[in-house]
Amino acid sequence: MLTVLQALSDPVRLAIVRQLAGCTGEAGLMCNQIELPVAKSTASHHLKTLHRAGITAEREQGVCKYIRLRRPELEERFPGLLDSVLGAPPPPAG
Amino acid sequence: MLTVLQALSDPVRLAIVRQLAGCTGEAGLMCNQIELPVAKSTASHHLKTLHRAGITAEREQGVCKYIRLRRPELEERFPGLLDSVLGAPPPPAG
DNA sequence: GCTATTGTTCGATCGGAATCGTACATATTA
DNA sequence: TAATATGTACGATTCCGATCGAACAATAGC
Repeated sequence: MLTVLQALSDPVRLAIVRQLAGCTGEAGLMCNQIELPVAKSTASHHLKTLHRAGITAEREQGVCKYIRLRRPELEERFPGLLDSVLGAPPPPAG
Repeated sequence: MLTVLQALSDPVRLAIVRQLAGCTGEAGLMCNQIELPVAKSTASHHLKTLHRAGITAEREQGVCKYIRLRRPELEERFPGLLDSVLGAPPPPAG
């Protein structure tokens, strides 16, 4: 639980999760489709954090990488958490 | 949202929230009833963090202080969040 | 094979948060 | 008033994480 909360409690990672949640496709998003205000290496760091927390799944596809939310697994481990986080209004700056 | 997640993503503060949630009384707990593995000043810092995040309410009572969870307000702002966090099993160390 | 693209890894830096001890303010009690 | 108890404020330290640039590995296309 602590790991998941720590992973979600960063603005960049929360932005990643929101973008992934807004993607309707099953496969998720490619890394370069996720818009982030940080350098490439920093984005990689955040994606790794989300992955290790069990929040995302990654699938290699050639030189690219697909990322998606692990919704069912999260729902089983922490019922209601993701919906609650996503239901909250995003930062007003948006 | 981010503020609340950041407040909850610390082991000491999560322990505080769990103890407050386990208290059946309406008034909450007194500060000295909350068992924490940190110094007094550190505990005060964490309680302030929870308070500023809107997670707890404080009521002065003489030299002591009662602390309680703001369950209804949290439920309104972030439906399901607190239950989800509290529903997750506490750290195995107990 | 060479080059461009994509993402990771590494080292360094920086800021903020967690922690502590001490000093302080307030309230209770002798 | 003096002494004790409780919580806060402050300064200092320490530690962790976010950030970046550069170097690297792997893939696709020429």
